[in-house]
Amino acid sequence: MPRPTTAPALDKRKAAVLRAIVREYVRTGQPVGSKAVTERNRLQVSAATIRNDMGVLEDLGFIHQPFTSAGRVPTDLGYRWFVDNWPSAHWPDLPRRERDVIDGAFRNPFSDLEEALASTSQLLSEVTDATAVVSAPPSIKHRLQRLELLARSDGRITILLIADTGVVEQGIVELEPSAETEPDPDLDLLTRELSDRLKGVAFEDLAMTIESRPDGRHKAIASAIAKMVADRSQQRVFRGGTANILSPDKFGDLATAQGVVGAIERPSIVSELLEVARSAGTVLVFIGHEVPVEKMHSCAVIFAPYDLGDDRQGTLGVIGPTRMDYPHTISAVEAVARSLNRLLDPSEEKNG
Amino acid sequence: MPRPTTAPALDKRKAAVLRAIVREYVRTGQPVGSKAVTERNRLQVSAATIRNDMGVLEDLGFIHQPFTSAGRVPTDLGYRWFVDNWPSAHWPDLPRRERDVIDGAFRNPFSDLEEALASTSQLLSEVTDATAVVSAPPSIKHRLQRLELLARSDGRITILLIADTGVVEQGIVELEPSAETEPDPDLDLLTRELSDRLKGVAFEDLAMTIESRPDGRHKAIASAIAKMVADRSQQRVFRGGTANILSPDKFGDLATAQGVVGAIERPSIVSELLEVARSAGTVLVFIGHEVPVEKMHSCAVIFAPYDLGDDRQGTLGVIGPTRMDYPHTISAVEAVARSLNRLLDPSEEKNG
DNA sequence: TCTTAGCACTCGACATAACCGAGTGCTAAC
DNA sequence: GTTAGCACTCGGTTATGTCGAGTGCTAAGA
Repeated sequence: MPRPTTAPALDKRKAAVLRAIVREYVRTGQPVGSKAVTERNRLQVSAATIRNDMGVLEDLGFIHQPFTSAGRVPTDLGYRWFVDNWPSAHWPDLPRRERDVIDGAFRNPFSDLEEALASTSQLLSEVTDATAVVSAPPSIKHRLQRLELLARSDGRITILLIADTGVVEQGIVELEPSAETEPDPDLDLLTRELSDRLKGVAFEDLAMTIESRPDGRHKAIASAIAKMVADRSQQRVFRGGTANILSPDKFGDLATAQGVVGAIERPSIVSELLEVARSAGTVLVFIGHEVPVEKMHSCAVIFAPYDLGDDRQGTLGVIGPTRMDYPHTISAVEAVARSLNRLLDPSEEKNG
Repeated sequence: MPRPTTAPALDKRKAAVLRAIVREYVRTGQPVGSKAVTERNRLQVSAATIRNDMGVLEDLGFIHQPFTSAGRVPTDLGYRWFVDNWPSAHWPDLPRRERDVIDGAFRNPFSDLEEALASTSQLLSEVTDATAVVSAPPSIKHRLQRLELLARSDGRITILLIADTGVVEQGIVELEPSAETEPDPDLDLLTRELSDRLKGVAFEDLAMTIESRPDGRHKAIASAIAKMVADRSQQRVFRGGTANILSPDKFGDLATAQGVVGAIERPSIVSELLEVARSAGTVLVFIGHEVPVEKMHSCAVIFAPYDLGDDRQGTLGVIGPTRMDYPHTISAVEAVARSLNRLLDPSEEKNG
């Protein structure tokens, strides 16, 4: 649903001109002249009239002239207007072929969450021809299905936290050995006790719950789990289609491309970006300077949250140049988010 | 250890000239002229003599002239000679700072193999300023420490294979329910039985071992595990420093860079490449057209295997432009492989 | 036979100039 | 408010010239 625009309203023809410029520039990558606008859009006015309108649009900051007497190029604000003032209530439907690709990708079941998210990032990058990122919800939100304590060859203990989603986190703890036998029956007992007692507790609450038993082993395990959870509080990020952003028709210049790829590579940066979108709760579009990452000021990012149910959310989205087919890309991101939702959140199945 | 060169032997001065050209070209990126060779290397001969030598080196295919009367640039064969005929018995020591970085990175323990390998790829890319790849050994080689069967909300069963390294694989199997109670006591029993019986068995041999019991549940689990193992027979690949390859002083041209990044992104391609190196069992250098990947013919790759003990190996390495500081990069790859070895293979600790 | 100085030659890099044409803003008429 | 006409601007392209690094060749020297 388009948000109300904050920019001054445009009369009908100026709006049409601006839309035409955006469409044409996205298509060709060349500055758009007044003649091109009149030709490709049956506005029944002459090029001179369009020129007057374009002058006004430039004053308003929607378009920009790279140099005197070149055509016009949309500014970030121009794209923003284009997106916010999309005329119909819905983004366009995806072409049949892409729909099929998406449906096909989600047809066969995944054996675990990681595999599903990695595939999704791949899929999304292919459909949008941009770079895709998908975040897994921070594992601390998951609920324990089983806890395992495993003896390591170095005498220490591996802790496995297994979630209902199949997510597994591991850590290491040092426990004074209670017996020299192998396998250690006490360890099995402890595993069983903790596993039973903690079933259904969210990872982030495990340490607190364990600590209610005051003996040394419980204390040690609690503090090890607390540390694990602190380490994993960040979202895990999956990337797909990094090479897409290097197409010669995207960023002409290698330095910009390097900056963008470098930023996408840093999990902390992407994770932060995705987190903003998650909390927004709806599809979110940042254009150019709106992107809260310095190196990505020549990019547009389109993110949408998805739901795993049980208060766990993640985000997925794409990163591309500001010169992007927004309607199509937004539709694609929404469609993939919806499909992923259906796959992962069984509680939503009824309203499919 | 340098391999014997297959190319014709060079007399002492021509060898020095070729080395000088390689060094100089790697440093500056500009074609190297006869004067530059005489100036920067106190060969006590004039530029004209060098020119004669360069003519011979060109006839032999070691160097190449981009155009009439430009300087010379090493060919793939030239780099190959340079690497194969490294004069001393050992590659150079790494500078103090880099040694410290590597040692520091491996100082604190990792909680699991994935984390260790991901960090290693990051580290390697930083030290070499190239793109690094690290493969995990295919999980089918791991030995089972514990097997878990977990009831899913949809009625099916999640199978978890937990290895001694902390590697966890999961799959899904459909079992006819033996009881409606929750938790299913039979499932716990089955878990316990399989876990005990299969401890220490390699993943790839699990299905066969289970099948010796002929009842329906065992059969179903065996075939599910067989399928899991088949799906995971490929190595898992970790990448680091993809953006490094986009530095303007590496590949000038965006299309080449895109091809390389696109190839690095495909796990199957990288995995295959790494597999070649693994089976070689030593540090391996492919230069330019030697790289068995079409899109990487303008790259050099340097790989080295590492060992997890118990017949499990992986590979790590870097991918960069053929114009690369080979001695330094080879040293770095070897050093990181050695450090990773020490970290992961306890059986090697004694000969540290 | 190998090395060297000298020299004419080649060709990319760079600068300059001319031209073309798409696209503009302005003005005056409709 | 719209339009036709027109002078003007400026990047892209092409043509031309100059510069200089680097070459190969030749003839003399060791």
